[in-house]
Amino acid sequence: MFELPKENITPDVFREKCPARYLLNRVSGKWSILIIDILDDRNLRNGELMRLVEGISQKMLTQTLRELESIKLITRHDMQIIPPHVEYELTSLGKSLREKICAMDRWIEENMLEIISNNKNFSVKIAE
Amino acid sequence: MFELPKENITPDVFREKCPARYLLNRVSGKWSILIIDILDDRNLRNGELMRLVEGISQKMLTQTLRELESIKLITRHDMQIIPPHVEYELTSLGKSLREKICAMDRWIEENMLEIISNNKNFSVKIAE
DNA sequence: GCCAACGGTTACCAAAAGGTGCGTACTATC
DNA sequence: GATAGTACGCACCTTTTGGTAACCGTTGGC
Repeated sequence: MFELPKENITPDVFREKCPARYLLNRVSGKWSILIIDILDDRNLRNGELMRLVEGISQKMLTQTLRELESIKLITRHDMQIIPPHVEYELTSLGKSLREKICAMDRWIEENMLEIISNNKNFSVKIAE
Repeated sequence: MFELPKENITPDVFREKCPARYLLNRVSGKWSILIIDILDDRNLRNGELMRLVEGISQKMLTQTLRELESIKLITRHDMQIIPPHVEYELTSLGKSLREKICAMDRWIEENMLEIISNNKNFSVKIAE
């Protein structure tokens, strides 16, 4: 629950109490970025997300999905059958944000080798 | 210190042990995004950054700057004078990444009102 | 009959992130 | 002489984040 200030709702991520800052912190979480990225035009199910996003736990997956749903970036489709079948889908807002997130993720992948080569923080040197 | 796997260094943020995942986690930290965003073409000093990035503590600022320096996104220029004068600057790699990060930040600012309006998670409703 | 799979929830605990206050050394201003 | 500004480092403590294991109810396969 985020308390909106009564004055000053000019969007600005640099202002501590601005909702934009709050949203940035939600979106830029460790798992949020990966989930938004992997949810492209297809819908994905809980189990599929678990397998595609390596390292995520069931707890964090559920928690992140609920959070993204609450800020209207994804929709949860519960088929109401037994055994359960639930699909997650990006909203149009989510798809729009996904473009920006993907641009960042692809940049990191493309520039990964340049960053880690000759870098003392990475222990095994990459072959030239 | 990140242990590089000997095999499989294909860049992929969805793979747990891929350096790309590690880099994504560094870059998408709570404060990293804001610091990269605010450092545009100008150089900024410690005190200026403290004032511009609302809510950051001295400890986190220093820590984040050191981290960004270690992955070659910023450069630290120590003028070696008393009283101290130190400037931080984006590397060309950092400037390139900044474009992607800014796109995300501006998107959040532009869509902030749409997200928070009629949202039960935000307690004071925004006037229409 | 037993187990896996579905999509979770809950409780408990460990690890990581982050805040606070103090100290450093020097200069310039009042 | 006291205070503020410069740019930090360090120790201590709290808060947040995240992992693990157990559990739920149902169905389908062996």
